[in-house]
Amino acid sequence: MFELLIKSIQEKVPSTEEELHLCKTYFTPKRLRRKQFLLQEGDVCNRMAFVEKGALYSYTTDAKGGQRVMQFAFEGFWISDLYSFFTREESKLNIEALEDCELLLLDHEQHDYLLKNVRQYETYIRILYQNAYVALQQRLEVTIGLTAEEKYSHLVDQYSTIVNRVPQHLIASYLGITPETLSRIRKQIASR
Amino acid sequence: MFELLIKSIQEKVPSTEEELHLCKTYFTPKRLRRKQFLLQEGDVCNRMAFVEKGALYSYTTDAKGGQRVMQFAFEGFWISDLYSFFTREESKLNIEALEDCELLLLDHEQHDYLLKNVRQYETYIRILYQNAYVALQQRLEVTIGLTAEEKYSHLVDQYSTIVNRVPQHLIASYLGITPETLSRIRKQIASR
DNA sequence: GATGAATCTTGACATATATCAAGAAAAAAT
DNA sequence: ATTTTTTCTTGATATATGTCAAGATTCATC
Repeated sequence: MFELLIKSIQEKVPSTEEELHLCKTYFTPKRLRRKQFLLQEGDVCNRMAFVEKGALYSYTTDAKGGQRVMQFAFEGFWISDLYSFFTREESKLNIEALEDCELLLLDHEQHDYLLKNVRQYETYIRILYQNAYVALQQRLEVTIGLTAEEKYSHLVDQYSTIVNRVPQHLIASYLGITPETLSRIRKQIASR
Repeated sequence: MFELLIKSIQEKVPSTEEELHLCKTYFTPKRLRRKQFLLQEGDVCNRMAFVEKGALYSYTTDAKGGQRVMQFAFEGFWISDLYSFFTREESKLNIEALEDCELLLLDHEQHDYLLKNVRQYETYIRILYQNAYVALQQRLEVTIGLTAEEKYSHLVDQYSTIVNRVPQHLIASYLGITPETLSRIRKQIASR
């Protein structure tokens, strides 16, 4: 149950077996069925989730009731609404399971405790943010700079997991285009 | 020269006068004239810059030679190409002074040293990333989710500093629209 | 394996935004 | 102050992408 988390920590902050073993005590395992929610808009996000198995995605709902996909998370990734998690304000995000999931949850209190008392945890989190920030910056570049087709090609090249495991209309939303446009782009690419 | 930096640290990580005073020894002050570069694409980004005075912006250059503005930085902000800074790969970003600047530079070695040896510095950086990540996520929401006019209005509401101190064509690029479109939007807003 | 739900495709048409071009206005440099 | 450079505006036109609607597939569940 903790294999991937331990691997993720080990990669970033070399630690002893004991230390790694200890960290287990702070996390709560949780199973989630496809279509179940980890977070619903209006609630305060009180935890971060590490994905041991399965897939989830987060999205906002716009004025006309449409989804705007913000993030996908697969095995080995974290997902949460960090804005709500830190500010303690109501979240505007929904986090929903795309597939049946096995998660490890860390709640706000435990996160704070670990930050204060376990130096390695703070280092781990710092590196996590560092990577997340850089990845988000690249996504922004792609989103602003490329045409719909280029965005999709980039996704296929760089994040084939997403393309393989996620329904097309959610990919379209993630790229900021309509499902119809994505369908046409795929047709065009296929015909070459 | 160090007022804003010390304020920024103090806000996030309460420290004694001595500790704060000590941190000065790691930074190198640098002046930059309007239009001068802090970083040019092709170089490896070897430092992070804290802005004590003035304004800078970072941008990429696309295939047709057009600028794509990624970030603006004013007094109290940090600017760098974190991707290049961490990976030690060549940067695709340019960082240019919009106004004459007074900067405090921290190079890669010193950053590493401080992370390892000064717990408070790691905490400061962690909080910095945390905030930067959340801000970037919000920018992405705005960029994907809103029309050109809504994006501009949001900028006027939330980041009036940018609107006041930055030429319009750079704002357009930052929003991912053309200068012509921005000009028309402003005209329309003004006529109401 | 049948039934209903979710997802994807395709066409016709609408629209927001881009592009190109040229002149006006403002700002910087001499 | 004058000149040069940069920035902003406006019009005409082009284009990528969105919207609406309907049928075709595919997938999930009993």
